[in-house]
Amino acid sequence: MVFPAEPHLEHPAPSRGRAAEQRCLALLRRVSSLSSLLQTLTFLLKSGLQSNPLVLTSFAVSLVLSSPAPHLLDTFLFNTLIRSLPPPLALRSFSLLLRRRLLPNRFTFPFLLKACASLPPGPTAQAHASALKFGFAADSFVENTLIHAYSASSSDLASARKVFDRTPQTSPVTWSAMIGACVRGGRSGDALALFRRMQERGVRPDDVAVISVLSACSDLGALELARWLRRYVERSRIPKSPALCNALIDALAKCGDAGAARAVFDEMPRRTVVSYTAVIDGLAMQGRGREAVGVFEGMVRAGVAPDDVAFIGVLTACSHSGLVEEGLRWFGVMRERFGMEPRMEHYGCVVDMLGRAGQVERAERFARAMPVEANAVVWRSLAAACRVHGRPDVGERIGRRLIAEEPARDSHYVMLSNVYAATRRWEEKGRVRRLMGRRGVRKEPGCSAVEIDGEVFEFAAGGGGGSGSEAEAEVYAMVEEMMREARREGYEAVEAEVLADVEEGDGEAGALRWHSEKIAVAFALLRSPRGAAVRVAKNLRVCADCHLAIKLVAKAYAREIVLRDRSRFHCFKDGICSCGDFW
DNA sequence: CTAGGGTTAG
Repeated sequence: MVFPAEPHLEHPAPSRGRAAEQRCLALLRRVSSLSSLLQTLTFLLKSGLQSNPLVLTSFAVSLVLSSPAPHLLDTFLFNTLIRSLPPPLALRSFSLLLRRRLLPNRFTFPFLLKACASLPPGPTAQAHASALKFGFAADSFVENTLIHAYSASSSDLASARKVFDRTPQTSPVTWSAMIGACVRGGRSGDALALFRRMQERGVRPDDVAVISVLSACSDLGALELARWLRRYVERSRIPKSPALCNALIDALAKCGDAGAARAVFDEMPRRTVVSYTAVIDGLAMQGRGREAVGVFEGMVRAGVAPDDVAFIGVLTACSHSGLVEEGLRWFGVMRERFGMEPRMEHYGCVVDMLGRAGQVERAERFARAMPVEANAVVWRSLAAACRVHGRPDVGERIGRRLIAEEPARDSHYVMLSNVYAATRRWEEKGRVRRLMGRRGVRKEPGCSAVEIDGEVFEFAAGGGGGSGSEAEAEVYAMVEEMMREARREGYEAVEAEVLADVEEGDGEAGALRWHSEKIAVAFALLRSPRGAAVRVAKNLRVCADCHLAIKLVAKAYAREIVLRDRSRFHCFKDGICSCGDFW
């Protein structure tokens, strides 16, 4: 039985890889017993194959499987292959195991499912069926991996949940698998609900469970819970692994408590590049670009080598704070001093940096001159700059091209529609919205979360007149009142924004009367103690109309209102915003 | 040889 050749094996391996290949061959030829076969294989898979793992492992496998001593091949060996090979080869190893009429054991499926998790949905369901057939589906290791695999391979939360519901639910592993599944599927609110239930059931969260809940906090801006988790970690003496600290830093910073994030950072015995990056990103979100740059410099001084992600952090920090020349300098440093080749994300940061600062032409020139072809994200960020800086001509050109290239992407239509709205070209704007409707493309709904007494409430845009509950009516009445107060402070609707939202072909009630952040703020004003700061997290970027309204609401109600949107924090106080209207 | 988690441009 010869392991089928991979198409890319046809190509000669790079010379360093080729030498390794020769060594690998020589080793395998000397193999004569099962134990030495295993030893050699493990060695090859784990260490010797770094230079070109896929080619060399495929090579090793084909050699092993065409071995003149087939009796050496047992389940243990196949498990090793399934565990160590890249996912597609792991799957093939599993089918070879079956073809050889070997029986999978209880290690086989956890390994197999882990491989399935990073592949499209099909294999996960097949592996599940197979685990059922061989009687391993109720094994807790298999269940936990199944939950993970379903959610990771296809965001199939329903299947993950089905498995979860049939488990005994007594292990924190099972719960964090399900909590993680929710977060991955964009259901962080459900993740927090699960966390509550977990505690009600008396299952003690361990370090990994805490990490998975923290990522839900990051998502929803659940500051109180993030703080509670930090205290919980101290109290229950959960080991403060670097990963746990990094998750704490990330969550506290993304929830707006830069001080606490910094404190966790300072307490760490050894800070990794990830810890620094989490702090830098947090400062960037606050518009504290200078400090973010300072932290980056401190990292380099401390001898911690920046990686590509850290550079994304420092570049976005510069971009969001209008530090154009500073940012360009770091972009140069990345290559010249650290010898790193910028990726699309880095080029994207530069385009965004120039565009935000109003240098639309320079940004476009840069985007065209990039050595890699700019992707849709880059063009969209440039189009956004065109909208803000009054270059509808360029914005329109980009928008139309993006729609032609990727007709199923909602954000392209929204972008072009907004460009038209900004220049009051309602006719064209209407055409874009109708085109979107005809093609069945739906705009990602806006959603805002607010935490009251540790409980997170989520709001969608609405109020266009549906018959809701009494509580809902109360909130909408509060929005009306809030807007009256804002008007008294000088608010006037930003027409381009309001009209940008009108949905065609959605019925008359389709016009979303209030964006979710206005509703969330009203709810928080109703439910939180007088004078307390209001914190809202939104999944999209705040629009100019809400931005203006909330500034004045903060003044009228003498409240500090902290709104985190997709790109940064806005701290509204006394009628001004910490972003200085640059965002 | 078994499971869940861990920073990433707009």
